Parts: sequence; structure tokens; C-alpha cells
Amino acid sequence: MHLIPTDRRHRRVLDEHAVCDALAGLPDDQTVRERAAVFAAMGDPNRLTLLLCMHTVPDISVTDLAVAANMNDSTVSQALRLLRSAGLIGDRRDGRVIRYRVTDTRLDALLRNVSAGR
Amino acid sequence: MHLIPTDRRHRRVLDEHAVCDALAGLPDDQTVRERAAVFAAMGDPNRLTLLLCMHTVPDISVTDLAVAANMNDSTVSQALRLLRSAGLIGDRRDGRVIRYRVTDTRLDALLRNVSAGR
DNA sequence: ACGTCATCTGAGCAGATGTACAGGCATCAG
DNA sequence: CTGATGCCTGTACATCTGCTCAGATGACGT
Repeated sequence: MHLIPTDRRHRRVLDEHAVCDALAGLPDDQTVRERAAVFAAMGDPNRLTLLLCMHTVPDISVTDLAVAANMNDSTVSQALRLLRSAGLIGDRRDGRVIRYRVTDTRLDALLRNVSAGR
Repeated sequence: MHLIPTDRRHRRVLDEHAVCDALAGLPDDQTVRERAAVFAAMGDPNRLTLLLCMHTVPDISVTDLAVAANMNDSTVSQALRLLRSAGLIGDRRDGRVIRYRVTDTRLDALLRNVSAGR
């Protein structure tokens, strides 16, 4: 099997078998990018803290998140916007309060795991 | 229970109960930082690709990694240095070839999961 | 309507990040 | 030894990030 794309065919290789195996186990580029984006979203301490708070207290308000995470409102708001555009969280309006919660089910296990390292 | 640290006691809060619950479920700062660092390391598409390659082909060489991930040697080398200093991978010298593999067992499940989204 | 409150937005900036390029070091074959 | 090969490092640069600050928006109570 020659899984090496034509544009890299000229490149020197030490173990062609290894390269083909690696390529065979690789998802397509778009999938990799999507997954990486999820990890990147969790890769910031402040955002991870926010996610953990939303995980333990679903439908928590922005103000309370800001106090719990020790960040100021504006910073929280921007972090939440990023997480929301990544599809990880969802919001719900409740009067003039907006409540956030984790909606991506893939995060549940990960966040539980992080909390376990307490 | 008043889990809110004294330096934030003056801040306005909507639901003190929620804030305390969120704080109670939070690991200490250092733990959060460590976990975030792991996610951040996986948060770059190139690095995630490299990790996936090392996951499916343990002890793969730098040259082969570069071809499989379609990056040039130097970029791969720097990415590997970052991953190594994060403690996620380990290296083994074999003549003039250096072989890398994933050593952090926590990544196994995560990488398998990413591969599944193929 | 008015003031207050919860949240969002935009601008600006310091610092971090990722990549390419050039060159260096170490190892192997002849 | 000499040249080729595999890998690493330093530098430079453009880009991205995350934060703060100031101000805007929208909803509530009176």
C-alpha cells in the first residue's frame, strides 16, 4: 500500500512501512483540526476553570462564574464567547441573568477526570 | 460554608450557594494548570497529528514523523521538544536515529478516541 | 422614566506561539 | 578522513492570545 501522497513521494523515509501505518491511523485533516480545537479550548487554565465550574454547577450565571474563577466579568464573557463558538457550552437567558452550562457530552468524562485530580 | 476567599468577599454574587459549590468542586490551582498544559499540548493540529502518529506507530523516527505529518524536520523537532518537556512523550536513541513514543498513559484513551472519529 | 444591575463589545497592548531558515553536531558508510 | 544523513538549535518574524479598560446594551424594580 502506498499511502504517501504524491507531493511527498520524493521525501526521504527511514521506514516506509511505519509511515504508511501512521498515515493509515490518521483521521482526515478536518477531524484533527476539530479535535485539536476542543483541546485548545480546554488548554487555558482560566477556561478550564470555567468549564469545571459549569460542570459542577450547571446553569451558573456569568457573575458567579467570575467570582468562582476569580476573573473579571469582561474576561469571563470573552472566554465564554470562545467556548460557545467552539460548541462546548450553551446559554439560557433568565431575566437579565444568562446561565451557562456544558453541552458537549464529550467533555463530561474529561472534566470529571480533571476534578478527580483534586 | 463560606468557601469564598477573603479577597473576593466584597464582590457581588447572585447565588452564593452556586459559587461555593463551584469552588468546592475545583481542584487546586496547580492541578488545573497542569491539566490545562496537557490539553494545550494537544491543542495544536500539528502536535496532535504527531501524537496520533506516535500512538499508532510507537518508536517512530523523526524523519518518518515529518513525512507522515507533512511537516519539515525542524518544525517536528521543535514540536517534539515541547511535547517532551511536557512529559507526554519519551525518546530512545537508535544509532543516529531517535525514536519517539507516547509515554503519558492518560493520553492513550484520548488519542484512541480521536482516531475513532475517522 | 430613571437608576441599577448583568452582560456584552471593541480597542489597544504586552506577551506567547508556531514556523521557516540557516547552520551546527553527531553518527554512519566507504 | 570525507561526505552524507538524521536530528537539533538559534534567530527572526508574523501571527495569535488573553487581558484590561472604557463604554454600550438590555432588563429589572420602583
